[in-house]
Formats: sequence, structure tokens, C-alpha cells
Amino acid sequence: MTTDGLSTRTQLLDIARSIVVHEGTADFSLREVARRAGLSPAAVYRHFASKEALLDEVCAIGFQKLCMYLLGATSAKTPRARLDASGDAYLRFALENPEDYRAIFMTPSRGKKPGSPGEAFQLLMDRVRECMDAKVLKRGDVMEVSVSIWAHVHGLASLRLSGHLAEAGSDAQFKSFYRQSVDKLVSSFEVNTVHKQRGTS
Amino acid sequence: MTTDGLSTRTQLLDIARSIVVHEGTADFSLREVARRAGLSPAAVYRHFASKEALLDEVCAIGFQKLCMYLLGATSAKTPRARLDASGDAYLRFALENPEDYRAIFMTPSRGKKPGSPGEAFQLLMDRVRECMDAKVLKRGDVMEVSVSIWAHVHGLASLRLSGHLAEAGSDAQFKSFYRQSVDKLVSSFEVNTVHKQRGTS
DNA sequence: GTCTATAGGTGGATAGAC
DNA sequence: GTCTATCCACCTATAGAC
Repeated sequence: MTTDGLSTRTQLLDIARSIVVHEGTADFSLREVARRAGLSPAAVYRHFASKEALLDEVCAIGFQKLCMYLLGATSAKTPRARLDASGDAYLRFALENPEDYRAIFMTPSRGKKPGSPGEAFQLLMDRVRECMDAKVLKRGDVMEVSVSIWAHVHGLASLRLSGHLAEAGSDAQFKSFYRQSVDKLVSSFEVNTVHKQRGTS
Repeated sequence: MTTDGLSTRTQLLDIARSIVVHEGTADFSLREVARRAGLSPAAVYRHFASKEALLDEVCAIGFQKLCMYLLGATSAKTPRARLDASGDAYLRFALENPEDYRAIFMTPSRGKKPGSPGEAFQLLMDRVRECMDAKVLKRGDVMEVSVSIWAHVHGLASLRLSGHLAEAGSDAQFKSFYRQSVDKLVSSFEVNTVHKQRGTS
């Protein structure tokens, strides 16, 4: 754990991250990392046990970044404002770090490995819970409400990143639609609204 | 376009589809298709210009399948029942054909190429429009409402398939939660509900 | 810690015989 | 239409010298 040892390792991690972020994980190779670092492929194995191990660490960084965005939302004044800000932050993270987002949520096989989104999801649950405590949202299952919101923001973000919502216009226009759509959903959890139930038959 | 020519081509397509459906598109190779078909790799090029061309056709089949599920929902009695049935059909498609779903909506680079989900999305818009016409849903932008619903069902389905919602229990339990969550969203578009608006500041 | 060299494997795609 | 043979590119990972 010398100072030099950490810096080379960190450098490799940065390079790997940059490749994943710009080209995706599909064609990711250890050799390319070594190439850009000016090292031989073999040297990389001194710092990471395998390609898989390196990728795992790269993903973990992406999760941390998402958490940073969500933590930034905690500075808003009211519980509801913090919840709204979290939704905005989530989309901002997705749009500003599209490949990070893909690496985390849209990769085919390597879905769980790293830190999992558990930490980020916990932050959303915190926002929901404090809204319930403040009687801004109806008292209910925090997890269920959070999953509902999470699915909605993730659905919008991932469809946007896939290009399936290109017809929604510019990022700014989409952002506006996103806010409206998320707000509509969140509103349905507010204290002063009534909704009908679909029959279970 | 002889009968034999079509059958060999179709057979290759079926094999390719089966590989994509069970193993995903990431490690898909022409050679494996040829292997399983008992042909040489070169032979495949008589039927498809390239690996990419073959994959494109495979994806198109997945879209058709999704449309079949959605079309099955049109037999319900009322507009609202057809909309609900569409939501159910969407999840059923995702759970019963997980790799089809991944290939269509969760692949990293090859996001657009094939038939795009346009046709399937059109079916959802049809359901929404007829609900508005029947005054079951509030009159409004059909596309915006449809996108909102689509994002929600897609968000839930894709998170489930990624394993991020494993804590939601069995497929049956998740299905129940899914219905409740989608219904809550759709209800917010109903005629007889009122919602507050979030400030735009 | 890094190198060179190498083993052993994947894959896409083409040429030319049949 | 299919084959064999082949080329070429790329990859993961290891061994052993320095």
C-alpha cells in the first residue's frame, strides 16, 4: 500500500472508467487499458486479479457518483422539495453520465456484482419517509412507494438514453416533460387526493 | 425464393433467436449459429450479409412477439379494461421472454436498428386514445400520457429483469405489486380526480 | 513491477473447389 | 449452397527474465 502503488492502480482505474464511459462495457478489454496506460497487458495483472475484478471496481465508482448527485438534493428546504430535487438529480445524473448510467442499470449480464444500487435507493427511501413523516405524502409502505417512483424515473431515463424517446425533443424539453410526469405520479401519493381502485377480479 | 431456400434461412433465424434468447446478444457469434445448424461458418453468409444483418432480423422477431401480446389485450370488453390488460400483457411478455425483452430494450449499443418499438407503442397509444374518447381518461396529449405509462411499465419490468427488485418476492407477488403501481399511475389520468401542480420556479 | 514471449482461444469474413 | 482452408484481428492469461 505504498503511495506509488496506489497511484498506478488509480490511473488504471481512471483509464478503465473512461473507456467504459465512452465505449460501453461490451468491447472492453484489458489490453486497451494497458495500451493507453503505456503498459504491457501483463502489468495490469499486478493490480487487478482479472478483467472482471477491474470492471467491478469501475462500476462501483459509477454508483458512488449517483449517490453524490442524490446527496446534493438533500440541501433543499422542505421534505417535498428534497424529494423533487432527488428526481431531478436522478435524471441529471443519467443525462450527464449516460454511459455510467448504462453500465449501472442497462448492462445485460453483469447486473448485480458491484455495490448494487442499494445505497442510492436507500437515499430515495429516506426522502419518501421524511415526506410521510411530515404528512406531505400519505402514510404507507415506504419501500413500495419508493420502488414505484424509482421505476418511473428509471423508465423515463433509460428510454431516453436508448433513443426510444428521441421524439421528445431536446434534453431541456425532455427534462420538462420528465418533471411533469414524475410530479404527477408523486402527487398521487399526496395526502389530499383520492383515487379509485381497480378491481382485482 | 424457392421453398428450400426459405426453410434453411428460417432455420438459421430460429437458431440465432434461440441463442439470443437464452444467452443474450453480447457473446453472440455467427460461428455458433453455424455450429448448431451443422453448417460451416461460410455457409451462413449465403443467407445473411453479416452478423449484424442476422441480429437485426432476430430483434425484429422480438418486436413482433411483443405486439402479439399487446394485441391479445384488445379482446377485453371496455376501453379501460383493454388498457389494463395491455399493462398486464406487457409485464407478461417481459417475464415470459426475458431475453427477448433485454434484446429489445436493454441492449447497450444496438438500440434502434430493427423495427423499433414504434409499432408496439402505437398499440398503447390506441388504448389511451380510446379511453379518452370514452371519457374514462381526461382529455389530453395522447402521446404524453402514453409515454408516461410506458416508462412506468418499462421501468418496473426492466428493474425486475435486472434483479434489482428481487426483494419484491415471487413473480406472482411482483405481478400484484406491478398492477397496483400501474393502476395508481393510470388513475391519476382519470376524469374524476384532481391534482395539485408543482411550482416551476 | 514491469517487461517480452507465448500459449491457447475467440471471432468475422473471404477465396476457390465442388 | 455448401464445403475446406485460410487470413487476420483480437482477446485472456501465464511464465520467466530483468
